[in-house]
Amino acid sequence: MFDTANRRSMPQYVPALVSKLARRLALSLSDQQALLAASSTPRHAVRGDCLIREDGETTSLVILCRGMARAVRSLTDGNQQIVALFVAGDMLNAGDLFFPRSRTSISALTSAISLSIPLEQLGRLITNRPAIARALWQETAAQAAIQQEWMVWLGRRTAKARLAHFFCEVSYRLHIDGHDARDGFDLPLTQQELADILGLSAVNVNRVLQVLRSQDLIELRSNRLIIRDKAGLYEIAEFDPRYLSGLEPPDTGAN
Amino acid sequence: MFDTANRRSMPQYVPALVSKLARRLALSLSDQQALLAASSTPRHAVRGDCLIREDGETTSLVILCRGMARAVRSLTDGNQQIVALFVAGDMLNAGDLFFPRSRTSISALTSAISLSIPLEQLGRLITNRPAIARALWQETAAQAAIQQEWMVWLGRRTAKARLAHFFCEVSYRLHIDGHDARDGFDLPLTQQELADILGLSAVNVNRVLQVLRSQDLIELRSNRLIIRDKAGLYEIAEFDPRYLSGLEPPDTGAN
DNA sequence: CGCAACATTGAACGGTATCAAGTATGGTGG
DNA sequence: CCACCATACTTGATACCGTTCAATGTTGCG
Repeated sequence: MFDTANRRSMPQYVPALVSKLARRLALSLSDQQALLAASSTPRHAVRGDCLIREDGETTSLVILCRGMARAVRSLTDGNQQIVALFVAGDMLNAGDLFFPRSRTSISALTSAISLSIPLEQLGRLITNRPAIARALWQETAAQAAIQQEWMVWLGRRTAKARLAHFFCEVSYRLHIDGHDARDGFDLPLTQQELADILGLSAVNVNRVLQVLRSQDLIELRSNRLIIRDKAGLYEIAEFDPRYLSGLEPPDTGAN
Repeated sequence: MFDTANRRSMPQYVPALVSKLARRLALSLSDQQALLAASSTPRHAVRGDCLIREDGETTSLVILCRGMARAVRSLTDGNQQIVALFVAGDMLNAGDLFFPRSRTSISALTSAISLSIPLEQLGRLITNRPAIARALWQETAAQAAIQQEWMVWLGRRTAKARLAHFFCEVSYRLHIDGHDARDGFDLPLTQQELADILGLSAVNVNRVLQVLRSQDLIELRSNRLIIRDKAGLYEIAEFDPRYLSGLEPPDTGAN
């Protein structure tokens, strides 16, 4: 689908994706090309667009090439819990492929570009290219590790520690992907959405944010976050980024 | 390692395991045998024994053949969060194989039997037998789905709903595995451990349990749970077992 | 039988939610 | 360019769910 020998011909979102597939998932050039070749036309979405519908049939693997997205579970009482945050390069539903229907609704947080790989073709790729199966498994495992960390903060941490930890995680994930987040980064989340990630109320998120600001730990306005005191924030969060090592280039692994 | 043609010669824990590998993960007889052949001598553990040490090096895949186990994350303030509960047939660290060190400590909740498959041999199996790689991936995905559900309750549900949902889940998982849980089942958890699963205090767990009992929804004494009013409990829990379909024999899947 | 772990109960406290109002902010159309 | 509107953010008051602390029962095991 793309002429990787001639980088000028590639759409702008491909480099980020290839970086992920190659560096993080250690796929060979041939495997990367096979994946891209099997994918359908890129989809452009704007904030709020639904990429995967809750209870919708699982028909393809979706890879986020640009932008951010979130997976939401809605409850009958109107509350929501955001169970995952995706950045460029993440696979939105690697683990969901074993389920006939999606258990979450996944929507774009920014304008976004995604690629879809129909299940039928993916099945062939998995059969013929073990490294691709392995990559999907690794992606599933990496996201499960993140979820475990979220469970810990949801179950046992104060509002302040949750907020701090979440900021550390996002910052670190972007750092892994090569974004230079030293001058801050875009965090396209409303306080209500932060609350839905952290299991808090929006009002309380607002108050705790003010505490973090008043202690010169962070700045956050108009969807841009700057971490002013990284060491301080790490300490409050008890942040240990080892749980994100599944996202980094492997130096050891399952085989 | 085992003569599957002659069932009399198999240790008692093998049938449950084979049922899982064959039914749930759809492994061929040959793949099952290869897995078992690669495994080390079964380990017998008693309640409290550590099966996988937090921050310990990842050296093998561990499969729980008998009993129950839990994965714990300990915090500096002494609090704990239990991030997973395992029943017979579950793989304890399928997703952790991508991490050089375990992020959780996994210990037995009952007397238990486990099999270990050294990474080196597992690597060979994965390479030569794609169905085994796929099975490990599926196991990772199934556990991730359960974790997502836990995240929802930890973030957005009341104590009563959490307890109810947890009971529904365990009951259902045992049901899938062929246990007849109609007369109740063993739930080898103290109230403190329930609290550490549900992100609550032990005192509150105690009080909410009494509410559930007083409404004739459950009975629970000396580590034995009986669900008296399944429909009522499901309703309180808003329990929808579809998220557990990854544990059931597949009628559709990734390929 | 006696000890240790577990379960239960009560009282007081506290973090977070909820409700309700008011204030910025950004985008849109006139 | 400004007025307007919708959305998001901020702030205060109050209520509640769940925690903490402390004491007392209870169970089961050696």
